[in-house]
Amino acid sequence: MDAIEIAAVAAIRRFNRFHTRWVGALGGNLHGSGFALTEARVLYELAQRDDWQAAEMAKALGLDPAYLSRILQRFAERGWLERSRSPADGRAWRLKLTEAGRAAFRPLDEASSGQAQAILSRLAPPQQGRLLDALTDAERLLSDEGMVRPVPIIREHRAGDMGWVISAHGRLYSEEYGWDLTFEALVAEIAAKFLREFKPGRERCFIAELDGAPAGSAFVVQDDEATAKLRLVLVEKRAQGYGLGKRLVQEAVGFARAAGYARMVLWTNDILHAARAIYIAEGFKLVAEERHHSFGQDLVGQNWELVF
Amino acid sequence: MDAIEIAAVAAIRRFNRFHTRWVGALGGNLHGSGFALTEARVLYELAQRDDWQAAEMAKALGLDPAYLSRILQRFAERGWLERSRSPADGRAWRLKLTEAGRAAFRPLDEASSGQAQAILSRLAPPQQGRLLDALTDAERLLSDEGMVRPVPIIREHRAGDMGWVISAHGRLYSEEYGWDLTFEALVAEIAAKFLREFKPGRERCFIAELDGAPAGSAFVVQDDEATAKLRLVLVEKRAQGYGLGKRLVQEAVGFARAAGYARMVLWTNDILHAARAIYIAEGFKLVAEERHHSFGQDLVGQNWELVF
DNA sequence: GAATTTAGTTGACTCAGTCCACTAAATCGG
DNA sequence: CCGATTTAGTGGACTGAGTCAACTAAATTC
Repeated sequence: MDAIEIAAVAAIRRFNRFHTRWVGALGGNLHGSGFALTEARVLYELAQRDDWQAAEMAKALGLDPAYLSRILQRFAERGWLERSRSPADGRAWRLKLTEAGRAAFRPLDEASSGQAQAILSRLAPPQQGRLLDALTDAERLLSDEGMVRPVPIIREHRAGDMGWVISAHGRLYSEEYGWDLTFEALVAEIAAKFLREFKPGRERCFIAELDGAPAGSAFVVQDDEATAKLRLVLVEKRAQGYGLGKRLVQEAVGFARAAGYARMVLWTNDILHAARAIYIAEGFKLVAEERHHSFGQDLVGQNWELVF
Repeated sequence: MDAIEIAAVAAIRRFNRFHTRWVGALGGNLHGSGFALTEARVLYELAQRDDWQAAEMAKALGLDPAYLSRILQRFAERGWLERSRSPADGRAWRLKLTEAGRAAFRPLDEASSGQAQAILSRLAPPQQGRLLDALTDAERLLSDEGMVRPVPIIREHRAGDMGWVISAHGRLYSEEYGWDLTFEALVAEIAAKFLREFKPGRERCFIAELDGAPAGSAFVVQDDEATAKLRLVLVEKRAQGYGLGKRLVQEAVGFARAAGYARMVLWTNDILHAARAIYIAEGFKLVAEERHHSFGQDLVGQNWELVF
């Protein structure tokens, strides 16, 4: 088990303890409404849908069917619940709250809302937003949906993207290879030039997005009439393992070919092994290498070419 | 109640329902260990510290003292617990798990860890990291600590910051004022030039950080020997209300003054009302205005000056 | 069309959790 | 320093949440 996993296990357990205590503090006699927690949950679910069926609900809430049956009976006796035989299944009931049932639910609902609002009222709006995000994320990741890998999308650039490209390059190359800030400056110049002299049919920026945030980039720019240049190919660490590098390069090559270029070139450095493999797979050939000192490092630059 | 608050209230309630069901699914007979949830919680707490006192623990876990007393008795009968009179208080016991108690706790502890690991094992490492963050955030925000406003810090730039500055400008001005991408290009050029021609004692970039992420910027650059220029002053929406704009400008002015400049100038647009107030407060005077068409908009540029 | 499964119910039970009253030590207030 | 009040812990008595097994009746399977 690595460090993050240990930390995450601890976080899950700590959070469970925290939340158990927290819910417990809200009280068995929920919000002073005279409802037990389970009764309240059942009533809540009944209020959400008009065609519940007992077995289904028992499964959804993880309740004993016998126990649920008695709760529903109690509700029915109080006139809160209308039980009609299900037309599709003669054994099952269709459960529907009556108007009286809704009236009984309302104070509970409001107390619960009030409870949540009380917590929120202590928070400034941006923190409220973060709480919203945190809870949504936590729920998604703890439940089975967390398993679903987010689907990355590739799109063209829009406002804020160039800055992100620059920042991502600056961070990644500084952390991984110790390149200094002149590299970020170079990327900023390339990006600025791209925006300034953008040739719609001949140039394109591909931004990969994962979980709604930029996670990768690739640029096609015009080198000369017959030559396209591939630049600024990058995939953030958090987005690795999705084959995004390959997809971005394929998109870029595909665009360049469709735009009528006779060949595509790119400049990179020999230390970028993962990228190298992608270029080879797409048919690029190494045409030249030269040593240079840039960004505070001794590097070996490489020129690659792909003839269509 | 505004939109975010409504969404957050819903998220809290939904999460509570989710987590209740989720914990319920782990079972009253916790992890098949023969422990009830509360017993397990008590045992867990006992395992964490060697000097618990019953009343204190009852308060911490929100338990009825009588109930807790009986649980502790049961543990003591099984030889899990050593109860000695507290030296400081003749009424109280000092509670300490025996070796047998620890042995009884171990399988429970492992089951709980295993439970958490089972959840994590379905997630890819980056998602595990996000879960960790989400749970930590959620706990902090739901508990009282959430009330503590994060303290913004102001620091100099480092790798990735210029890109962030560009991105933040691009996003903000596009969203708020509809400026096109040529503005982001301009910012990128300014930022690139700053990095390229950085004059340490004479120029500085101030980055405001909130909650560990960049949230604002201000730059001092050399215009000529006697003139400093204030550029790229921005505070993200999420960081508004902390007085960061004012602090950034003050830092910048203070630096320029200390660096020996005779005056400071800045260029801005008349639509930026909030910024205007800050400049006035710091002593800047409007010296010129001119209409111009830039970034796809008709604008009125303003030159401000502060003579030291 | 018999065998099996599923929806819902009932009876019997257990034990988690609550409430009250009490003892004994500690603390407070004058 | 002493009576009044508070606090730590406990036992008795109770409630009711939740469980388990057995059953009926409808639906599904083979």
